[in-house]
Amino acid sequence: VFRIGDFARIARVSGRQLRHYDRLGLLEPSHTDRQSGYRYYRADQLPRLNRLLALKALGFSLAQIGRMLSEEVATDELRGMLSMRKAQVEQSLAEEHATLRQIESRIQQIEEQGSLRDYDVTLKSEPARSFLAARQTFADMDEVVRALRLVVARGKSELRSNVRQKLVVVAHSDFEDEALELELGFILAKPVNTRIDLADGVTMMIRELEAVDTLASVVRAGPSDQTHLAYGALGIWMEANDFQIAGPCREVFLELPFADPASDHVVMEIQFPVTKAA
Amino acid sequence: VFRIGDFARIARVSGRQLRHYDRLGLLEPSHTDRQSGYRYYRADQLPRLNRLLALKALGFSLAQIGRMLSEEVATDELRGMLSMRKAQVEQSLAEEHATLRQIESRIQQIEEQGSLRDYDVTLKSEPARSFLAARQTFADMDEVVRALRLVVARGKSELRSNVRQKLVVVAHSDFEDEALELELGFILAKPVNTRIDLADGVTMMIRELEAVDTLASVVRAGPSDQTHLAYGALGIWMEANDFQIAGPCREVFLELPFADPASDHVVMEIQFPVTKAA
DNA sequence: TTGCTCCTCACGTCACGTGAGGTGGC
DNA sequence: TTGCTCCTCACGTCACGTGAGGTGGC
Repeated sequence: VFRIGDFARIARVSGRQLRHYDRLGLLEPSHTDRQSGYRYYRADQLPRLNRLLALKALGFSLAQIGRMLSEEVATDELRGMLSMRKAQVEQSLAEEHATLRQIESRIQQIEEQGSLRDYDVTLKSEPARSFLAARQTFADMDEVVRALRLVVARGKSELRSNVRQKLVVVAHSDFEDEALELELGFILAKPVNTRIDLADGVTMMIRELEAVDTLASVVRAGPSDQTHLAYGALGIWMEANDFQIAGPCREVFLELPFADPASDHVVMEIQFPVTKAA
Repeated sequence: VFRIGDFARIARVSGRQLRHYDRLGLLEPSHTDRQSGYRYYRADQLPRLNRLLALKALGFSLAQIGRMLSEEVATDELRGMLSMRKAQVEQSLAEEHATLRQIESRIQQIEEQGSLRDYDVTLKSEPARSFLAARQTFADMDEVVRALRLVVARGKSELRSNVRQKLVVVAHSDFEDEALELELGFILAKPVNTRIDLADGVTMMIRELEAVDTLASVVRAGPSDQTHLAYGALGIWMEANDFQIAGPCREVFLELPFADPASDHVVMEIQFPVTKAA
């Protein structure tokens, strides 16, 4: 028989660990002295301890190990627990792989630009929304800005502020196209029957803005004419992390623009639906 | 400005998280109401929050992120932190890979044998030891057992029990060799000047038993004639986990054998120095 | 005024590490 | 008898989740 210290040294664990396993009932000493409380272990308890340590090294929790060590576990249950754990490890392996690539691209960013002063891309998902909007084709950015001002003005006057949530621009044309086909409108807290006639017979009507599972998002605050920098950062990020564009891009204005006529400061979130490239 | 709930929804974090980041000073609300304690955030705080979340996704602790977000970090420090984190992820990636393979081999074990009732291999290291032993060549196992009995008897009579620690057999011949070349002796708590003459002019002398960095170990308790089962388990484990034998095998007796003449029960640890195969 | 949102404690998580303060064993 | 080993609390770790109990805001 060994006292706890010797037993611990043989198995290369701490005494504290052995006391912990004792308290959890995972490995009780073969005998505990009533008076002194000293724990005594026998050498033939090492196989059980080693099984415990082996399962721990596989990443099982002590509670799970408790079940796996007990007499009454069926083979099927054991196999099930191992398979589940296998799936978890495979999952986390894939995630760590992606993390590694992101770290590498950050390091590269620093090498090239001397800092992290760039945009930070996050992945999120969006539920479906009620969307009151009009789809139009524009020849240039000036036209877009004029239309946007009109939408904002009409939205303010015709939608109650608890219904009107966020100004959104959905891009239905690629960036290579000559003409811009955009949808301008408001996300609403709840569907309403309102329609809003803009000039030229263009009408904002309600529709469902689709839910998106995975979208890459960047938030930027600053002058509106530097939006392209954020798009650039998104493009680099997607390439570095093997994502592909999977739907029309959205610009969500987190603050209503044009509030201060003297500045063109905007706070917007640029969202690209994406999928993992094969 | 947003109240905490709206700000949290936009960034897809919990309010609790925002309060936590506030308390840690990582992201303070742009304004906190003195009377009600309500926190108010501005949209242009989102870039900072998103950087925080991006760094968190890379696996940095909040304390590290605190430094990385602060104004006074030099580019070099940032690069250093990223490189360190990269090394950590690479390390854990390799470990998870090994874990995955071990889980797979356990599942296979269950498929083939219907249970885990086998030996559990653990990796450990051994420091150098004082070793009082004699090296001999044997023709068969009966000879070995006779010599071992002699070593045990002499050890008991000539070594004080606080000096004598464990009976060890070191195998200097391969298993394919006809003759067995073994070293039988005791690990000692401290070097002593003792020599012990066994029969036939064979003498136990003190030497240093080398330290081993990585050894694969199995403990078994049971009749001595079933030791080969443990060796089999070790062989399978080494193959499944890409380890190679890197030195002479040791059998460490955790209890002195031959204590009860009516049984041949032994508790021993079988240790193979190993290295990772290329 | 009624919900809704927000507030501040404070416990729980997981597997121990790390003292503090005290006692048994050779 | 003196160290050495062991004992039992009990706090700390890390990033929050999850109530409890109470109050401000539209």
